[in-house]
Order: sequence, then C-alpha cells, then structure tokens
Amino acid sequence: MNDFSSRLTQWQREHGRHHLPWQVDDAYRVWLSEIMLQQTQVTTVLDYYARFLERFPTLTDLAAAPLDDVLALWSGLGYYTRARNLHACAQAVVRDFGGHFPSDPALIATLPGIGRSTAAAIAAFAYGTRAAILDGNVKRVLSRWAGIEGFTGVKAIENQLWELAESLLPEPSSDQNIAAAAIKAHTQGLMDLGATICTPKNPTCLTCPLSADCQARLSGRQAELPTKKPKKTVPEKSTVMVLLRNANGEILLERRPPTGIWGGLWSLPEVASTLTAATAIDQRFGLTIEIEPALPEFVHVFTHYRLTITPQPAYLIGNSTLRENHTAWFSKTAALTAGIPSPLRKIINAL
DNA sequence: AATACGGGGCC
DNA sequence: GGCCCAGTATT
Repeated sequence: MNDFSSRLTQWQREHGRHHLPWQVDDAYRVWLSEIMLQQTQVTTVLDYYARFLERFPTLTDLAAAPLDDVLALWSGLGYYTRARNLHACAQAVVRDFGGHFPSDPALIATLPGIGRSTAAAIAAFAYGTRAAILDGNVKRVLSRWAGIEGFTGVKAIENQLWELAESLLPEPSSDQNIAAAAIKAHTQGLMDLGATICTPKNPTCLTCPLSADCQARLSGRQAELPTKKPKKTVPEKSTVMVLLRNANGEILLERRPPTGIWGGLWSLPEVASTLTAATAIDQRFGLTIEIEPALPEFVHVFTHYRLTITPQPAYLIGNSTLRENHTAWFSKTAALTAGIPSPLRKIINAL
C-alpha cells in the first residue's frame, strides 16, 4: 500500500487548488502554463497566461506566429530562452506530431525547452500518464519528508530525490480513469502542498497530511531542510544605454543576439561610457548625435549579477537612415508593445 | 558539476 | 536585502 500517495491525493481533493486556469484537459494549455511557471510564481504568471491565450488560442496559432509576437507577450517574464523554445516547440509539435502533443514523457522531453520534470507534468496533467515530477516544490516536500540532507542541486542528491519521487507514485490501476485521476491528484498535490503547507519558511505542519512520518518534523529540522544553496557574491556590472531619438520622437532600438542576456529582445544600444557615446554611435550606426544630460542611474538586479544602468539621452542630427536590419526606429507606443527587457520599459515609461 | 539565464513577490 | 519560485540548456 502506498500510504504516502493515498494521504496526498486525499488531501489534494479536499484542500488543494482546483481552479487555476490551466487545470484543464488540454495539452497546449498545460504545456504553456508549465513553461511560464518555470522559476516563476503563480501570481506573476496569471496575467501573462491570459494575454498569451487571447493572442494564441491554439498551438497552431502559436506555431504560425512571428517570433517577435511571442517575445512581445513574454516581455517582463524573464528567461527569454523559454519564449524562443516555446515557439520552436510549437512548430516541432506541428511538424512532427501533427499538432498533437505526445503522451509519452520521454518523447515530450525531446522537445525544445522541455526537460524531464516538465515533460512528466505535461504527461500527467494532460493525459494522466504515470510519471514523476521533481520541481522546487517536490524537492522541498520530499527532502523534508524523507530527511534527505545535501543541496538538491547536486547530482547525487537529485538522483536520490528522483528515485524517491518515482517510488511514491500511486500504484497503477486496472481502471484507466481511476489511475489517471490518481496521477493528476498526486502530481497537483505535491505542488499544492509545497505552495501552501510545506512552504520554504514557517511550514504549517499541523495541517499537513504527511506530518505523521515526516522526518524533518519529527526531528524539528523543517528550517534546515532542504539544505540551502551555497551562496556566493554576485558581480557588479554597469552599462550606458543610449536613448537616441530622431526628429519624429522615435527611439532607436537594436535587436540583441539570440543567446545571452535578453536574447532576441529589442533594447537600447549600449556603449562603454557617456563620454564616448557619440563616437560609438557614429561608428556603429553611421548616425550623428548630440548628447544630452544623463538621466539618473539605477540598479537592475539579476539572479547572477547586479547591473547599474545609466540612461544617456541624445538627439539625432541629420540623416536617420539605418543601414543595418537589426536596428529600427520605434515610437514610444511601439517600443512598449515590443519584446523589450524590463528596465527598458522602466526608462521609456519615465519619458 | 557548475554556470547562464529574469524578474517579481514576500518577509 | 536576501530568499524563493511548477527548470532547462550549455559548458
């Protein structure tokens, strides 16, 4: 008897979340939500998810759309490789699977942007396939319940958690409907438990269905498990963003390379310093500009470094012809509806 | 195994 | 200010 899953699924049915917009029987919507929810909280995703579905009602719509439209709707969500992979994945599903997501998690995991955990979540929620997930919530719940020590990002620890997650899946049933319902409740239950009961700080063990045999609780080590990620000092970087406007008040934007920070997004040209800005813009774009007083610098925080941004306004002298196709003039409105990084949105909104 | 990759919510 | 989040791909 798998007592763990019995308690978990029962709890989910009584106390779990049942009305999130992606809790539907539709692989496209499940997949979209899973990608958006990678390293991103539910409250943040809700609005993006609604706007995205309005613009791309079906996977076919998404596959047929220009990448720029996808990036525009992803603007502000971060981890923009997700958006590029999302677009590529939609096209792959159309090309290789007739527009229909496969139900085998191993097959799903071959698609761009989908790893082992996301593949399992899609298979479980969309098709009731018996497959284990291992996301941040599950790592926390299982490392506490089993009393597993060691940073969960380390391979050996992660392998141990994967094995445990597999072993705790509800037993297969001869009734396919019952088996599918159990998998869905089990998978959603792990996520809901991690999000509402087994929280990073101050977990509410009194109402947890797993507390009776939770090793962390039995030893009072809820605060110590899972083992914290070893922290290191984040580098400080700085940049100057040239806010160049032509006679029409349009702003010069430059498309960033497909990989690296803000990959594929439109952003302001960056130069080494405010002093060399005019020379750099002349050399790179063949545009003659006049520098204005710099705007106040501000700090943008990433996971892995802090970036001090100095917005450097300038206006164009003479010819506004652009010789490179990765650059373009954007009206303020056009810029705000394009795929731009969050700090640029902040700069433009302040104009 | 370690690193790159965003941005916001929350204490 | 630090921590965390329904991780994946690359090196």
